Amino acid sequence: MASRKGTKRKSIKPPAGEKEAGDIFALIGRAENIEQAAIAMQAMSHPARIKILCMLSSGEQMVQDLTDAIGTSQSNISQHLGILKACGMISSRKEATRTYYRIDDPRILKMITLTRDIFCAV
Amino acid sequence: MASRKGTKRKSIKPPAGEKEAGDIFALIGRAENIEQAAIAMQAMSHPARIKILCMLSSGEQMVQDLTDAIGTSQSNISQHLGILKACGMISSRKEATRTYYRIDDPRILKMITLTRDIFCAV
DNA sequence: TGCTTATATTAGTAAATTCTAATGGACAAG
DNA sequence: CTTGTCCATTAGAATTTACTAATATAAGCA
Repeated sequence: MASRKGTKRKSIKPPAGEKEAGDIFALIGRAENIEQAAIAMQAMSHPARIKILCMLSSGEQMVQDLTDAIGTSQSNISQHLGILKACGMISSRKEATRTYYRIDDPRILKMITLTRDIFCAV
Repeated sequence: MASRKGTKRKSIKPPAGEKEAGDIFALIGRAENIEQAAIAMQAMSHPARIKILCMLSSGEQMVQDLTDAIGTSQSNISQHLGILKACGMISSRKEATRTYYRIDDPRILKMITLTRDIFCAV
């Protein structure tokens, strides 16, 4: 039986809620912070999701525009959006048949900006 | 057959090398940049690896110290270190039976710092 | 040589991720 | 009411991840 132990890995979708105690935590904060960071990182760890976040960083977008720009199936984009939303990185608003997604946490925006700064050799 | 297509997902270990073309790329850069960012994010998407990077951000550390501080098996830590190394996020130096790991890319250091800033509400 | 310490590697399994394909639901246009 | 558009959900399969346990390697020491 190879079930998770110790630093338990969590699914990207479900919320959170856990404890730990140690010493390294002085470096980054509480275990909860580390978990949070890991979840956010994982949410950003897929090219399609990075693209989505980049597009949303310049404002609200509807699903179809994201789908067209990113170039995968609508179903797939919808699933990626679901993951980002479940992690609390984006939120949405419906208007008739359209759904508009956006980033409203400034921390996420900052994260995207930095990622861009770091990986695109400004 | 459900093989990867479109935005192809890459294993965390192997290097890189791919092409794409689009419009969103103006936002973050070339497809290669996005791939790179995704790989880095994924490397940072595990609590144990975040802890490792945090510890290394204050200087060189040997495996055992990391193992003790993080609290999982030596084998497990070694595997996590292998992942980080394969992604080029850390490098190592041997001294007798010890192996010292370090971060030498300032971009990674910046990434860690920002992660700390963002998720630990400075 | 034999033992211990420090680290790496391998094998095997459970679980998570990510895709495609198919379908469902809601709304608008005709 | 039928059709088309836009989006979400489900199911299923291939792949990847991440752990534990066991073993390998290598250096230092008695």
